[in-house]
Amino acid sequence: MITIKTDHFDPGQICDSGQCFRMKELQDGIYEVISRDRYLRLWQQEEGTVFDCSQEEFDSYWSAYFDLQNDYGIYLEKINPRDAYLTQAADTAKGVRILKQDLWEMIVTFLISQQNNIKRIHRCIDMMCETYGKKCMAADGTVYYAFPEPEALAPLVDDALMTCNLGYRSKYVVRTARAVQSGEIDLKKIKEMTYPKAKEELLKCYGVGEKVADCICLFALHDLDAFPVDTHIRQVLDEHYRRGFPNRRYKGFRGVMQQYIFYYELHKK
DNA sequence: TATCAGGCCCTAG
DNA sequence: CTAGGGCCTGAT
Repeated sequence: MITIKTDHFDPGQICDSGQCFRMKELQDGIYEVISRDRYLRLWQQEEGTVFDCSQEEFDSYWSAYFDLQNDYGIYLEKINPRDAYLTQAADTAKGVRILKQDLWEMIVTFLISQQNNIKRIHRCIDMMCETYGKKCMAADGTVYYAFPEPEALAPLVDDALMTCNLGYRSKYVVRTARAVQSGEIDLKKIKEMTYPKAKEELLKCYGVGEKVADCICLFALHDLDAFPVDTHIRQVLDEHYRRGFPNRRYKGFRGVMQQYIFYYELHKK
């Protein structure tokens, strides 16, 4: 168990940010995260955030997962103080970070997310993991399910995942799993690609469009300049950025700003 | 009962 | 290339 003092890091906000659907609050303030076949609990204390894992596992995995080596204070400082909207959004969401999640998990997750609501996305993913994911056990005996590998989904018929409530998105996931298994889509290569190339490659997946591709680039490949535009962001752009989002000013970390805006829109009263 | 949710595919024009 | 209908399901 290790304790880390970090600015601009709030597990609760990350849990509610909609970038990860395998993190949830167990009891008040205690969160669990599953990534690949790993399991972690974490919570905030006065001394800092407690990660219930070894130093080795923290260093080799979770530190990067939560992007803790990155100083978000620098991003926050660069926000134009005359931009009242973004200032307010960032102030509300400043505990959010861009996670570094698994590529395959993000492809499937954001295929499922389209034209869907957060509550159902959670249900879909839970059911899919319980049905097709490997059963695992944490050190304390907690049973959990890993995310299903492409190999587990590729043999299914197009509509098989409707039983997991995916609806018409079932065939998107199954066909993409087949493309990955066959080598038609090479995840290892995509990880090496720069943002534009990776996005272009991801767009070849059946069911992956502009918005989903950008989410994958942002949350798996950690391309912080990716700026997914969904209906909510579209509305904000139309309302507050008629002359366009200040891309120059935020170049290189536009995705961080997108997340602040997204979180704010989801949680403001 | 109708609408729409963190879109995308496909077909017409 | 752009516009618009269709798509699973469930919350409102």
